[in-house]
Amino acid sequence: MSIPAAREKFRSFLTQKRLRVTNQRLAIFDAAFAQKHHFTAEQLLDYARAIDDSVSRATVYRTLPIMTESALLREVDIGTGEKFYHPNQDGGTTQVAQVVCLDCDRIFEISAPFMEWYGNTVSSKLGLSPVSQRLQVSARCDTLRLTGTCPRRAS
Amino acid sequence: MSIPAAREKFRSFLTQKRLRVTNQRLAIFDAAFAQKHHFTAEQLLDYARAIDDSVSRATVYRTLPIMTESALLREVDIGTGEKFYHPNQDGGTTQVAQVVCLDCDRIFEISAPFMEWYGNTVSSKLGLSPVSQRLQVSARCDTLRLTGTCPRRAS
DNA sequence: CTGCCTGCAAACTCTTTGCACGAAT
DNA sequence: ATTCGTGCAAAGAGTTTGCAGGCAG
Repeated sequence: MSIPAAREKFRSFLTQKRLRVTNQRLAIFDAAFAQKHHFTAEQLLDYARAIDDSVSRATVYRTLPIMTESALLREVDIGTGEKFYHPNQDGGTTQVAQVVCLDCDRIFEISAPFMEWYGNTVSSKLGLSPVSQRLQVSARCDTLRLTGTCPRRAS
Repeated sequence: MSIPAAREKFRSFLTQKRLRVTNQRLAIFDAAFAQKHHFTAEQLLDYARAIDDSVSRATVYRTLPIMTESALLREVDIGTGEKFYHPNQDGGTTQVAQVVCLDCDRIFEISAPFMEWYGNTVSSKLGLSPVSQRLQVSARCDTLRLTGTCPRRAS
């Protein structure tokens, strides 16, 4: 999905839920969709303020749930206390795993189609119906270990 | 592993690391291993105080990392802000997934041997070596939905 | 105009830490 | 006797919330 299309989806979602289309919400949307990598709420605040300096921390925190509910953003919790977010470029139905590099702190998203099957299998044994599933792999950089430099550091 | 055996393992671990065997640490161990289900740090504080009321919150938080490092306890982060803990009855090398029931808030641990294979496959494509992996399924109770009562509520 | 939305700052939750006292070795 | 462990309370990080004023519909 292109950024303009996503932006339109955001506006529709707001209207449909009887939420107001404010400059702050649009600035936060634009800031989020300008990012190549995962970002935190605090980083998003900085990015959004560069677009509209009236954006406050509270509004970022109030807007993030709206964007995750509408499947425009994906929330990633890697167990470090703070949550990360990432624009959800595809439809949002794809099952993905997160690979977190403990050396460069980057988060890679990898397709993991078997997760859905697994969630169904395991849940049904317990008499449950799966709602969502998360697979996260923590890993270390081979190149960094061998040569002392992480090739992805720059990018 | 039986509880007395685990208790002995805990004492050995402390001695070996030149850490002191205190009443508070033993009370926290006993409190943890008396639990059938997952518990939080705050709950563990209550349970430990029932055994030795001199146990403080700080000591619980300082003892939990010792017990997870020694593989006596497993830490489970389901992304709700607080961490859960569970006695690690087996050796600790088994790959397990967590199934979290959103209705009764219970956490079930299910063997997921393919996780290790998956972690290796996916990491190597990125030039990384896996350190650990987590698979978590969030689900809702079928019986609760159909009959209005969760059969696991009581247990 | 009405009522949702906002910024600000304070509150909140969970966890960590500095300090002086106390207990294990 | 040392030195590490402890309780207490304060600090810290990340996030949420109450309030009075502001702007979208």
